[in-house]
Formats: sequence, structure tokens, C-alpha cells
Amino acid sequence: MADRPKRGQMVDPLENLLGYQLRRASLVVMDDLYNALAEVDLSPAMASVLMVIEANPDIKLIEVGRCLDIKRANMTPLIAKLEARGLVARVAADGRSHALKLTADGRSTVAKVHRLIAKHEKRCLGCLSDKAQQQMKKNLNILRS
Amino acid sequence: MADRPKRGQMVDPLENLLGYQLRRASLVVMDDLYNALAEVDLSPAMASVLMVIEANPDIKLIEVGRCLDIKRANMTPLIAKLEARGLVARVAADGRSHALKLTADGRSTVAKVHRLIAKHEKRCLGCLSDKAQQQMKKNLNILRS
DNA sequence: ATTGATTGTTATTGTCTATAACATTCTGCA
DNA sequence: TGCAGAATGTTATAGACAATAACAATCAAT
Repeated sequence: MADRPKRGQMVDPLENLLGYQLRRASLVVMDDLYNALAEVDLSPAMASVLMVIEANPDIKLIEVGRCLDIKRANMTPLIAKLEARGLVARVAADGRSHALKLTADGRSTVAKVHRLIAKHEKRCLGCLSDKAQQQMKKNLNILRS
Repeated sequence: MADRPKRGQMVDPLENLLGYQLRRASLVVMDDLYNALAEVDLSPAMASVLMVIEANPDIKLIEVGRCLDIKRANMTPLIAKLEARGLVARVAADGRSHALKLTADGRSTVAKVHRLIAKHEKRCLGCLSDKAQQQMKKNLNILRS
């Protein structure tokens, strides 16, 4: 957030840059998501890890990282926190890796996460028509690749 | 960047979330911008500050911050670096504030920035039709507000 | 069986953002 | 005019995140 909400009458030379708009919109939406997930005391990153494990039972830490673009070294403390909270369990798979599972608590928490995210998306994106949302989703996917 | 480019066959439960797509696309585009601006040894933030000063001569530090959503306290070192590089000059306005101007070096640098950004946008967004780009710009503006 | 790759962990660094406290100066109003 | 509160800039600090490097343990492949 800026220093003050009131914005003077100045020229914004960035308003025509799509990349900049993309970043700013993403920050606004992420901020809403962050506040929404406060209800379950999870960061967006932690919530996304839960969702990936839910969708891929017995997945390895490194594969969660590949899915979310988070490096091994930064995944470790994330998983550790989730395990300490009793949301994720690690079962030895390899001698190296662990199979990650949701606990019962983890499953009910991720269910709440889905509900909170659904409301969040409606709140943030509801001002766009369904068609515009689909269009946007398609185009964003193109940009990612 | 993730650990490895190769992605296994796993379910990505986030691919349908517009907010998440927005963030990921923004990171991809920002990364390209970052690399593009390396040619003039500027971060995206510093380049954007130059552009705002160019478009608003004699603007105050705090107003640049309002435009870019950067707090006073974080603007100070940004401006200091740009001044140390000889790109920006500060002329006393108030007893409190300074009028920020581009130096001759700053003007030629920001001209390079414009060219680099134009190429960057074409590179990142060229795969979208002009119409899709306009659509996207409009919709992103809606999301920001 | 040994060499090299994979997985996970730890430590460290740098960057970015947020907050708080402070000094200075300005503004508005009594 | 004088004073209280707002505005501006600065400094210091803390927290969140990402990136790198180094390491140990295990696996895989020839």
C-alpha cells in the first residue's frame, strides 16, 4: 500500500504498460487472498502447498516445489511448518524422500481453503463477466509459456 | 525459477485459479523486464521512478511513491541511488521537500529505458493479438480498482 | 561396485516491504 | 501572531521471500 490513498493529479507514464498493469493487478488480488487466508492462518504459499498435496497424494517435496516454482531449499521450512501444525504428514518413501499426505486436520483445513478462495475469486474477479474471465485465463496461460 | 524445468505428470490444482495465473504471469513478465533493464543497470523500480520523474518534472519524492505505491521510507534509498548515479537531481523546493528532475544523463537513460521496455513488451506480449492486449489492459485496470 | 544424479537439509545472502521513531517544515486556525 | 497538528524526508529495524552454495544420504545406471 502507498503512503496515502489520495492520489494527486499527476501523469502516470506506466498506465499503458501491460506488464506493469499485470504486476499491480496481481498485487491487489494477492493482498485480498492474503487477508482471506488469515481466517485459517495460512499464507498463500502454505495454502497452495496443501492444495497440491491434496491433489497429488504421496507427492515428494521436490515435486511440490516444481509445481509451485519453489526451490527445494525454500520448500523445507514450508513443509516443516505444515507438519508442525499437524496438517501434513511425512511418510518415508525413498531413503531420501518422503511421501507427503494430508492429515485429517489437513483435509478439513484445505476444504476451508477452497471455500475461502472461491469467495476471494468472486470478490476480486466478480466485476468481470464470465466470458472476460475465461478470456483472461486463456491469455494469462499463453503469457506463462 | 523452479528447481528443474522438466515437470512431471502431476495434477496442478491451481491452474484454474485466475488470481494464481495472474501472479505467475506477472512473475514471468517481470523476470523478462528485469533482464531487459540489465542493459542500463536499472531495476524495474528504479526505471519506473525515472519514468515518473520524466513525466512529472519537479515532482516530490512522496508523490513518486504515491504513483508507484512505494512508501516514503523505501523511496529515499531509491532516489539516493539515482542521484548517486547522476541520473536525478534534487532541487530544494520546500524546506522539507525537493523537486526531482532528470539530469541530461537521466534523460538519455530514460530514453533507452523506453526502447528496452517497448522491445520487452513486444517480446512478452507479442503472442497476443492487439485486440487481446487491449482487452487485457482494460480488464486489468478494472481489477486494480 | 563405483560414479554421478537425486533428494532433502542447513546456512547465508540479498532484496523488498512494512513499521516506528525522529527532525524539520509547513498550514490552518484561534 | 503563535501554536497544534499535518506533511515530508530520513534513519533504523524487522520480517517475508527467494537465491545460492555446500553438505549428507540415498538412488540409479553402466
